[in-house]
Parts: sequence; C-alpha cells; structure tokens
Amino acid sequence: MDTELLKGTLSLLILSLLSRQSMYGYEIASTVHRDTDGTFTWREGSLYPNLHKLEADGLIAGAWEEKETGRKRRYYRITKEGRAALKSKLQSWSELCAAVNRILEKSHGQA
Amino acid sequence: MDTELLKGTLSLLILSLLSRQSMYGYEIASTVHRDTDGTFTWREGSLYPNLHKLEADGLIAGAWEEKETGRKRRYYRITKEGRAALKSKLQSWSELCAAVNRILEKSHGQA
DNA sequence: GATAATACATAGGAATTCGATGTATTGGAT
DNA sequence: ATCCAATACATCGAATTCCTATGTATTATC
Repeated sequence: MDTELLKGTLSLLILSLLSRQSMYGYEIASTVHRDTDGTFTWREGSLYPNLHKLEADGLIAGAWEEKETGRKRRYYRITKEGRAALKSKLQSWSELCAAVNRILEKSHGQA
Repeated sequence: MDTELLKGTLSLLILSLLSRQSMYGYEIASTVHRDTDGTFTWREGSLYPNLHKLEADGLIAGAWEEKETGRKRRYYRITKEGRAALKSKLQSWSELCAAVNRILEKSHGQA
C-alpha cells in the first residue's frame, strides 16, 4: 500500500474538500479546523507547502482572484489527475483503517 | 490532539500487540504482516529503532532470552507507563479516524 | 555443505509536518 | 482616527518518522 498515507492525511483531505468545490488556502484550513472541532489545526508551514506540492504534481490547479474589495486569494480546483489520486488515496485510507482496527480488535475488545 | 499519530501507527500497534503478550521484534513484524494480509510490511530499519525508542521512553522493557536451541531473542513486555500511553494513543487514533471520516463524508457519500 | 529463513542492529537519506517569522490587507473596537 | 485582531499569502530551518541498504550470526532445509 501507499505508505505515504501513514502520514499524509493532509493531501487526502485537501483533495477531498476540493472535489466538491474550489477553495483557497485559508478557507481550507479553517473549514477543516471547524468541521473536525479542532482535531486538525494545520499551520501555514504545513498547508501552503503542501498546496504547492499538489499543484506541482498536477493534482490541483490554482488561480489568483481579486475580489471587488481588493483582497487577493489563490483559489484551487482539483484536476482530472487529482480525482484519480483522490480515488486511490481513499482506497488506501480505508485499507489502513481496516488493517489497524483488525490488529486493535485482536488485542482488545474494541475498534 | 497528538499529531504524532498521523504517522505513528507503528508505535500504536506495537503497544497494542504487547498489551496481550510479550513478543520479540521479528515476531511482532511477522504477526502484523500476517494479520493485516500484507498491508503493513515493516522493515527492520523501521521496527528496531522504534522498539529501541519505546524502550528508552520506558513504554516497553526488553530482556534477552536464550532458548534451549541457542537462538537469542529479545522479548519485550509493555510497562505500566506503556499501558497509559497505549490508552492515550487509542483515544487519539479513534479521534483521528472520526475526524477524517467526517470530512470525507461531507465531500462524498462514503466513509 | 550450501542456501534460505530467522533474528538482531545501524547508518544515511527521503519525505512530511511544525514552529517561527515575515508581508500586506481588511474590519472592528476604542 | 488609530490600533489591533483576523485574514491571506509565503518561506526557512528543525524535528520526526520511516525506508533502503548493509552487516553479523544462528538455525533449518535441501
């Protein structure tokens, strides 16, 4: 399996969020923070380099947009390659969960 | 939450296995490999340094045992501190799963 | 007797994430 | 009107984790 996933929930969640709608960096971070009740609190030092890497890999595409207010944001959308990568990462994630839980269940009574 | 867990399923699973019975390194690796149908294939370069670290942190304790055959193995048992750490890691793991799945469900139909 | 499997170990490197720091704009409070 | 918090982007260096490669030695199998 893709061992990258052992650490890489960040890419998985970014791709998952963008598969629904385009978002900009700060929005992604605050959405994840809110929706997980603070379980995930990505710092800028984690988020932006990861976005740049995903873009360099062609999984997402960014474009600057200037609102009427003057605030500039970089909106990201998922690419075709990104959707394929997401599908594969979803598969890896569920395999990882299943494997871990299988071990845990054998040792304890719970999942 | 303990962000270490994003990557650290290794320590979690080692502690979980040892909470049932004492085991030696090679046995841990092959057990996990077998029980997860090959999803996890830890290499020596991952396993042994991790065992050493867990021992240095006082979460497990190792002792050499020489079988009648002459083969020497280092058996590890979980310590009291190890059990406390395991409890905390189990909690973190279930939080992580819940948080990830909550995001995934919002974006797709599945978990 | 040779080879594969068992059983341990470490060194070096690749990849990921965090902490710290920096710049600039916008909105609200005093 | 001015200050401060929040927004919005960015990068550098450090810490951590894990893998590849390599090494040693013993036991079992052919």
